[in-house]
Formats: sequence, C-alpha cells, structure tokens
Amino acid sequence: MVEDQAIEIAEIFHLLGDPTRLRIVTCCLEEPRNVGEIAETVGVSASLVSHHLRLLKATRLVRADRRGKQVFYVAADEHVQKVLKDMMDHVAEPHREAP
Amino acid sequence: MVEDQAIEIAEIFHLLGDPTRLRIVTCCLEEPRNVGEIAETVGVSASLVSHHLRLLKATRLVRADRRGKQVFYVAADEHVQKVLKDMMDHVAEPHREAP
DNA sequence: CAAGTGATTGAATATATGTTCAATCGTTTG
DNA sequence: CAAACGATTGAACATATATTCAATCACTTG
Repeated sequence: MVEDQAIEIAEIFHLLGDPTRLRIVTCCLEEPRNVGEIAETVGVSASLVSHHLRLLKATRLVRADRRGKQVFYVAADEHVQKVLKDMMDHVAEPHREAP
Repeated sequence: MVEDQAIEIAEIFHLLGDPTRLRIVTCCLEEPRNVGEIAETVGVSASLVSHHLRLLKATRLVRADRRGKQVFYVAADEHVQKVLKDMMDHVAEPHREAP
C-alpha cells in the first residue's frame, strides 16, 4: 500500500469511525433520505447531521440531491456497502480463545 | 443495524482511521512481524507502535505472540483483509462527475 | 547474576474533533 | 413580498486522542 493511499483510506475509515456518522451513512445506504428523516432516525439534531454530511460528502461517501426544500442524501457507491458488510461479518464472528 | 453493533463497528473503523495505525495493521497483514520491524517499516518509534498495538489487540484486530525477547503481531482474521481490499477498490475507482 | 536488548507503560502535551446553539441561507407558498 | 420550513454555517466548548520522553518490564545471554 502506497503512502497516499494509506492516508486516503485512513481518512475514509476515520469518517466511518464515529458512531453517529456511521448511523447516518447506514441510514441512507439503501435509498436517498432527507436530512430531517436522517436526524429523526439517528436521534440527533438536523444541525449535527448536516455537519457530518458535509464531511461525508467531501470524501464522496454520500451524494446530495436537492428536491425543493429538502436535500436527499444517499451512500455513494457499492464499495461502502461491501465494507460495512465485511465489518458486520467480523463483528458477528465468535471470538477465538487462545488454546 | 442494531445499536450495539454500530458502536462496535465504529470502534473498529475508528482504529483503522488513523494513518499510523492503518500502516501498522497493513504491515502485519500477511505475516507476523515484531515490534521493531513494524516500527522501522512504518517509520515511527517502537514506543508509539506499542501504544497503537495495545489498542489494536484490545479490539482483536491483531494478535500477539511472544518469541523470546521479541513479540510478533499479526492481523487477526480475514475480515480485516477483505475490508481493506474493498476500501482500496473504493479509492482506486475513478470519481464520477455530476452530469 | 548482571548486562543487554526488545517491548511496554505512564505522564504530559499539543492538537483534533464531536456537539450545541444561534444565526443565516434556499426554497416554497400564502 | 413576506412568512414558513428545511438545511446549512460558524463560533464556542468540552472531550478525546496521537505523539513524545523517560522509566520499567520481560527475556536472553555473557
């Protein structure tokens, strides 16, 4: 892994490494959701959601789409889904004890 | 995704979200490496490596194996490798422009 | 057993970051 | 055009965290 890649990848992991932000991404993983929906689902203020979405958008983890007064966000591509799936497998796996 | 899962997964992402720590994990992804090797490869002090390895070990991302004076660390399981691979694909993918 | 080597630990610090609150922006509609 | 609604922004703050340095631990070997 090259130097720049490491930094870029770490940046993405870092974004997914906050529980609130992870829930936000998960919330708009299947279909576009507007900020209000996301805020309600995740259980935080719209302001906070907006702050986090700005970071997620800057790193192209989500994409924005304005429809009238509302702005809909959706997870950017399939890689994020795969990454999340692998990580859920990892968490689901029972921990091996040392023999 | 359940609440506890989100927190646990975010915790793992958070660990991989630091460039130094990501390089440490990548360094002992294929085969066990001792702390000195890791420190040299990554280009930081053994002390810092040890600090990070403690966190990585606590979350079971790596496992320790002492052989004499040296302690060898290796990435815990295949899920981490898959996650890293997917993320590299994500980074490698060309960015689509808005039409 | 003492010296040497590799690894760990703890304290201290500088920096980054998640969250809140109030103010403002963009869009629709009365 | 003004009011209303959804979303964004910026400042402020409390907290978390990456890194350094010195001291100590674990183990080998002279």
